[in-house]
Formats: sequence, C-alpha cells, structure tokens
Amino acid sequence: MRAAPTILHLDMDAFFAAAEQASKPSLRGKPVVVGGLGPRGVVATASYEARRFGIHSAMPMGQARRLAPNAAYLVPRFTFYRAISGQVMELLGRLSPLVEPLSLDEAFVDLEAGGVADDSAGARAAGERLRRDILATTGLSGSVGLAGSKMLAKIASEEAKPDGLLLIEPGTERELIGPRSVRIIPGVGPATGEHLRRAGIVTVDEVVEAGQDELVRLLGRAHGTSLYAMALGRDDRPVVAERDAKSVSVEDTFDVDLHDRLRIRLEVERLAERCVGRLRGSGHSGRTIVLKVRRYDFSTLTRSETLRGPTDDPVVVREAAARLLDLVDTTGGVRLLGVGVSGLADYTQEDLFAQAEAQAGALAGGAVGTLTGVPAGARAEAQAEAEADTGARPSEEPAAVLPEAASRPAERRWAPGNDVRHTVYGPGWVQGSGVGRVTVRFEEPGSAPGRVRTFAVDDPELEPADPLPLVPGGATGAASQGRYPAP
DNA sequence: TCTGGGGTCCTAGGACCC
DNA sequence: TCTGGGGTCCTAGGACCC
Repeated sequence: MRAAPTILHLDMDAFFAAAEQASKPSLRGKPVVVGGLGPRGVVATASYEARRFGIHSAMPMGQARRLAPNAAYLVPRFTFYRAISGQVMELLGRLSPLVEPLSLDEAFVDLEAGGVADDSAGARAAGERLRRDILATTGLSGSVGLAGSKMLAKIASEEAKPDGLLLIEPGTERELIGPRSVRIIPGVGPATGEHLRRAGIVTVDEVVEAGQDELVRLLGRAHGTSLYAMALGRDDRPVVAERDAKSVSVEDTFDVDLHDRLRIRLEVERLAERCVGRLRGSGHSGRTIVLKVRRYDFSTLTRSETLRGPTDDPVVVREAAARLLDLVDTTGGVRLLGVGVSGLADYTQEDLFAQAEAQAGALAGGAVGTLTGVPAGARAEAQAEAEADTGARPSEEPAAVLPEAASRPAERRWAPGNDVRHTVYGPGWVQGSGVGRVTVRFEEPGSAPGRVRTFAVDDPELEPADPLPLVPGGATGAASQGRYPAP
C-alpha cells in the first residue's frame, strides 16, 4: 500500500457491447447482447440498456432472450475488439512502462513508475486525461480507479462505472470498504462468499473481526491469509508488465451431446491440432497434455499426461490426447471436449531440431535437414479465430465427408453482427439470416442509422468485409490504416 | 433453449528421494 | 524394527476472473 494513489486500474465499460454500438449507429441507446448464438450460448457482454432487463454476463442466451426478446443479439468479433484493445493499451503505455493487462478491456498501470504522477492531484489529472484520450481515440468510455494498491484501484474502477473515475485517498479505504460485502474483494466469489456467510461473516469489517487464524481455518492457508490482508487494505502486489503464459488450451461445447465414440475421438484429435496451432503461434512448446471432458450431466473431469520433455509436435499431442480419452467413460454423452498443454517452455521444437541439426552439421560438416515452420501453426490459429468470429458451431460439422461448400453453411458466413459490403449499397452488417435470405443494415460508424435490405444468401454482390474504424482520422494503430486487420 | 472459452492459482494425496 | 520428516513432482479437482 503506497502513500499516494498512483496505481491506476482501467476497465472499459461493457466493452464488447459498446464496441458494437459504436460500430452500428442504429444500436446506440438500444439493448445489445454479445455472446454465443447457438443453443448452448451464454452472454459475454450486455450493454447497459440490456442490463436493465436483468441480463448479465454468463447468463444462458435463452434466458436473456426471454428477458429481452427485442434486444440485438450479436456474435463476438474478437479481432475487432483486439484492435480496439491495442489502441487502448497503446495509450496506457504512454503513461508508464509498467502496464499489466488483465484482459482485452482491463489493465493496471503504475503511474509512479511512469513518472506521470506522485500525488493525488497528479494521479487524478492523469486518469481524467486518459479517459478523454480513450474516448477520442476509440469512441468508447472506460472507467478509472486510482488507489495505493491494486485491490483498491480495482474496487474503485468498479465503483466508478459506468463512464467515471474514482480515487480512493490512502487512509480512507477502511471506512470505504469496511461496511461493504466481502464479495467486493477480488477473489471472493460465490463459493467463498457462501462459505463465509455460513460462518457469520458477511462484511469486510467482519472479516477483520474474525481474525487471520479463523480465516485460515475456514479457507485454507493461502486464501485465508490473503483475504485477511485485503480486508485490512494491505496489498503490496506490484504491477507486473510481462507475465509468461503458463498454459494453452482450446475447448468446444457441442450443440448436441456427442455419443459416438469415433466422433468423440475425431473431435479430440481436431482440438489437439488446434491447440498445437495456438501453442506454436505463441512460440511455445509444452510438457503436460490435458484432456477435458464435460459429460451430459455437466460433471467435468480432466486427465493429464506429462511427457519426458516439451513438445510442439501435433502428432505427439494428438496421440497423447487420444490415450487420455481411452481413460474416460463417455457413456451417456459428452457436451464439451477440450485439449490443453501446460508446463510451457519458451522454445519451440523447431529450435531444438535446429540446434541438433546445427550441432550435427558442425560435427559432420554436412547437410542440414528440412525444418518444419511455424506458419502452419499460425494459420491454424487464424483459422480457429475466423471460425470463432463467425460463430462456428462445432456440431454443425458432423461429417468429414461433406463437400467443402456444404461444410461451411450460410449461417456461419452471415452470422448476426458480422460486417459485409454490397457492391451497390456499400458497407453494412448482418442483422439476421435464415431460409436462404440474409438481412443487412447499411450503416457505418460515422453514418446516421441506416436502412435494412434483404438478399439471397448467395447474392454475388454481397460479401463479408473487415470492420471499419470507429473514429475516422485521428485514430492510431490499425485504424489509421483505414481498416482493422482481417480476421 | 440450463449453464462459453480462455486463463490463473490453490489444495491434497501419492510417489519418490534423501 | 507398527511407522520420520521434508522437498519435489505429478495428477485431479475446484474456485475464481474476464
């Protein structure tokens, strides 16, 4: 806990939904829900208008639709959000070299390390300037928390939402958080909250009264001691700029439970290859392969295997995943499969080969073998993302025998929310599709709300397009080049 | 229309070693 | 020889976060 409130926490307001509203003028001021549109989808982000209907993150989509049948329901466009996030992180980087991103829309910044503030007035000025810069650059609002520790800065930004700034003056934190629910402390979720409630502990002050020994008894060593410290406002965790990845994983929930053992194996193998694509794309290899299975009744289990050394070989990972699947009873059906790799090493298999080859070459003075390259992995990652962006639903590809065109159904290309361009009407976005038709609203970030037209899904004048920048001109990064990178 | 996907950290038991 | 004591690794599960 430092004496001046120079730790800043930024949290973008309803980020995915706000980005969609900024991108689609007709949705401004309207309830917007971003999330999975399949039968088992959940809400990723609800706009503040949608929250008034009781919709919130992680709620099943079906429930959201019952609460707000007339809201706009859109698939997430991660490439677009990543581009905006990059602009925001760039602005944070101007404040300090110590920026710790927590997700696409959230980060800590150490203002003191950046030399931009060493007291309350300076910190507040920097926070307010940052909010103005974010709005000017991206068209979106973010809320800022300022305090003497990470925990309090995060609590402050949460209290400031939406579109606000809150500074917690060091020395005032106990009176601020003391009467509040323990649930405001990051790390105290539903289970811990209920556990504490049963022990008669509901407020932060009651955590302090209980004392450290009692908390350790209730919650275990690590959780108990850290919660007690947090409740007292003690938190000396530094802002850390670079944190090494510890694992890489991919998983798919299927629209309908899988029963066929061969199909299940096929999906596990595909997941293993996608996982390796991401692993290689990040420049890693790993030692431990993890298979995750969620059964029809939502019970979830994992099986893992640690290899003698790290690998990024798709064959090795695929075969390990298949061995792990052999250990799992799938009778009754499977709703989710996942494959992950942990125990990451910083080097890739290619490097190991290259080293071995170089050594062999040096010894023999001879030829060097062919090396496999990273691009295959990078391509696989881009492909996986393209599928995620267009709302791919794994269970819609049941048969490898289907012809190419049939395996890429129209509803994927024309998923609600995706950008398109028509040769006559220009840029727009998919409002909906079905029975061979696709409905497009023709508007763009700077335009007035646009009109809707309907086309045949195979209309040659209509094609998928890249997102347009939210702010013309003055924008930085990807947007200054007139468009965001293709998904 | 009942429950996503990608992560992190912690615990606990057993194996194994000194 | 009725039972040590740590440390580390592996596995499985669970809580939590966005």
